[in-house]
Amino acid sequence: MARAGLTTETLIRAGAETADEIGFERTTPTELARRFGVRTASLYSHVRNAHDLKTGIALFALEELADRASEAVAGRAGKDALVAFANVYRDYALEHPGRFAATQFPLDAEAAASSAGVRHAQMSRAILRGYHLTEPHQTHAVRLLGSVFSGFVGLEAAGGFSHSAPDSQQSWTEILDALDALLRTWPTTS
Amino acid sequence: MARAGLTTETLIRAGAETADEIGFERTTPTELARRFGVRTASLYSHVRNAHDLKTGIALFALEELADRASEAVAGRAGKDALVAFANVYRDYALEHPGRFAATQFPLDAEAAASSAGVRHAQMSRAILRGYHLTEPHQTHAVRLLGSVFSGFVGLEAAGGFSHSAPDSQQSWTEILDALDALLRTWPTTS
DNA sequence: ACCGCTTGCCTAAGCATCTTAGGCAAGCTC
DNA sequence: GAGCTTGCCTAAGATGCTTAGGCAAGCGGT
Repeated sequence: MARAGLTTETLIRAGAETADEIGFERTTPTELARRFGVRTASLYSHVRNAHDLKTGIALFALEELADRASEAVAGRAGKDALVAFANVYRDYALEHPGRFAATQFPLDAEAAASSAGVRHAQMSRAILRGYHLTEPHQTHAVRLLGSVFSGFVGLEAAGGFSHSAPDSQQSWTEILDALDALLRTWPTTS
Repeated sequence: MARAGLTTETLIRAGAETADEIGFERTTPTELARRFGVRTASLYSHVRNAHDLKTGIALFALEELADRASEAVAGRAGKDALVAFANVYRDYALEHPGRFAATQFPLDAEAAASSAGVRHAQMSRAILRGYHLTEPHQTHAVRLLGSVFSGFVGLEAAGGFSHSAPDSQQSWTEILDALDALLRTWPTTS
């Protein structure tokens, strides 16, 4: 019998594609084995268990997303950078719903440390550099941006905006305008 | 053998408590059966299946959350109402992590229609009444509030803010200040 | 070209969970 | 107390996760 050529890497990439097709939730060892024409047990030389597989997909997606964001932000500043950065997140979620769901998979401390999370935080800070916020306000603003992006995209993916006018694209555009205005006049009174 | 007195209602309430204790993910028919000292199959007269059970818990949590929010907002206006409303969400998530996770369970169209989602949207609009936004800006602002609240609380629950200073409470307070300022000067140029 | 070793994928098996079908008796109604 | 409803049961099948151990594919060296 010819071998399938499984590796940890192959499995995780296939897992990312599978997640986009049928959902991250349903991306299981059994499903991947089916797709590779292989017995489920055969995966266990390459992945410790189902949880480990999902963690791997999550780390892969976080890395891929950070790559895209870093490319989009390069050479931009101010609102330009903010919008580009924000759109990377939203487009990624719309284009790769399964991978985006994976980025929200709860990571244990060890996995979180080795994740691209740090890169994401650094990029947020780089964008805010154009708005001249001092600490601790910059940190609060970073957290606001993260909340808005993950919140909007999450609600949009869950269909929260789908059955009402105006369409979500318009809200997205206006919300980015509003965030830009807010960052330029961030209230530092507290 | 004395009967356990199962009903759909009892199961959902117990499910909500179980979710807070061991996580929404692990709140399954088998686990509930264990807690009631009953065979798993016995639940199936009261709940169609595992998915149905989770949907029931989600609807219960959404209703409970709407009740709290509606009580908090009553008699308040402007920033006062905004802060009270926002804190209901955050406190609910911190106090009842499992139920909050349940509120994010993807509902099918039928369940969504019968959910308290409408009440949540109405309350958001009621709060924004104090900020005198016209349509379609009010809708965009409603969506921003939803995004920020669900995003912040979700990230906080996932531990996103836990390993860095300043603590998340400070960010939350300053973000609410910023949102208030933003709503008072919402850019309506686009 | 052959031999031996590594290792990739296999079979076999155990366990947990979800779900359906059909049965018995608890406990209400009369 | 008799009869009926129905709540919970046992039994059984399907599917998924995981471990243990085996066989042979296909690499390295000679």
